[in-house]
Amino acid sequence: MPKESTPVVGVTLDRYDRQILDILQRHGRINNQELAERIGLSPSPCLRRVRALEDSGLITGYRALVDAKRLGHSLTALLHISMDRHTPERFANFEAKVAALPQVQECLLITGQEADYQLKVVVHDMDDYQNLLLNQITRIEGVTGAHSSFVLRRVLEHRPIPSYPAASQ
Amino acid sequence: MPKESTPVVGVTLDRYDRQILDILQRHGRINNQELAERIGLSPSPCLRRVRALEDSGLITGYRALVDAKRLGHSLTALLHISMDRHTPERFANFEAKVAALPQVQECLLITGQEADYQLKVVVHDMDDYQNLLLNQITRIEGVTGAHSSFVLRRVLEHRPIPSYPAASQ
DNA sequence: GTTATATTGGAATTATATGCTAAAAAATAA
DNA sequence: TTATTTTTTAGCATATAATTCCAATATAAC
Repeated sequence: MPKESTPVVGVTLDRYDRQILDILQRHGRINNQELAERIGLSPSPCLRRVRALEDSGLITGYRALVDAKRLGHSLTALLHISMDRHTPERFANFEAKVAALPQVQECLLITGQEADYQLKVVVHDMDDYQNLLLNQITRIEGVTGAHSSFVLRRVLEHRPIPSYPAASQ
Repeated sequence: MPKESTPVVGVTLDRYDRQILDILQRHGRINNQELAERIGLSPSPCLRRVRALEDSGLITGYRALVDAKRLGHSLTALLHISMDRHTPERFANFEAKVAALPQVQECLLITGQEADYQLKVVVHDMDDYQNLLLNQITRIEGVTGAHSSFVLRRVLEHRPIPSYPAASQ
């Protein structure tokens, strides 16, 4: 039935697989029976496909999303970090230190003259932020600069990655 | 048994609830029996607590994580957008246009002189990025500037939000 | 068109989720 | 501290779902 199947880095996906990816990215805890129903397959092949997607590494995990504000983390900030030297040791050390901070939601190594890393952090309030910044992050060896932006509103977040190869317009 | 229970914006969490949040943020598809086992409760009260956390809005959903690169999206960029005027209409229109673009993973309204929004986008390659930027995003009414950073490496991503009130050091 | 290969659907089995109730624990009041 | 009330739990019964197996079907190769 599925005619259109596209090979993607070793894995071949047909429309069933793509539907599974689309649905699981929005409803990660949907049960297999309903998933099967939605994509138009019976439960057994549907489950087999989900397992195959997991085993292939295309699905890397599942996460519950929680309301940070209701957990007392009212402030989200983007932190742009500059390093003095771009050596593997500097980077490895910084990354290890940052990984030990539970407030850090995300750490990206990025291009740009402005910064080497962008961190996304959640804290209770500005006092906690100041503490994190001054007592933890700027004390990491090699950090020469830090610029903060604060998140005023989360317009879009946790959106699904398109399961089809991006159309070039 | 749980002595330490903290009221957080209307919800009171004890150590069981916190454990549930911690585990589900890492293993969103764990089954209730194993979850119950891990937190040291029998399945029925465990499930009741999960449902309560969902109903209270503290757990806002579940997501499967997928490997963007293996889906053909090799390039991730951070896009900083400046607007000409800061009117509700401008913002609402921009946000609606951006929400219609599947490449946009995240859109945050932020502070800072540099930009009003930060977008996180995934695309197949630089050609697609150029196309997205020039033909879609910069054409949205009110957009006066766009600065791009590219993600070289994802050091940390999708980390759990701490379930305990942030310790002020 | 025929053969080989892969995938499906459905039944049987196993495992899990869910609702209920008595018992235990915790909180409150005396 | 003790009695009383309230809340929460554990365990059982039942409903629902996951998983395995295999014959039937579809797809691909020849």
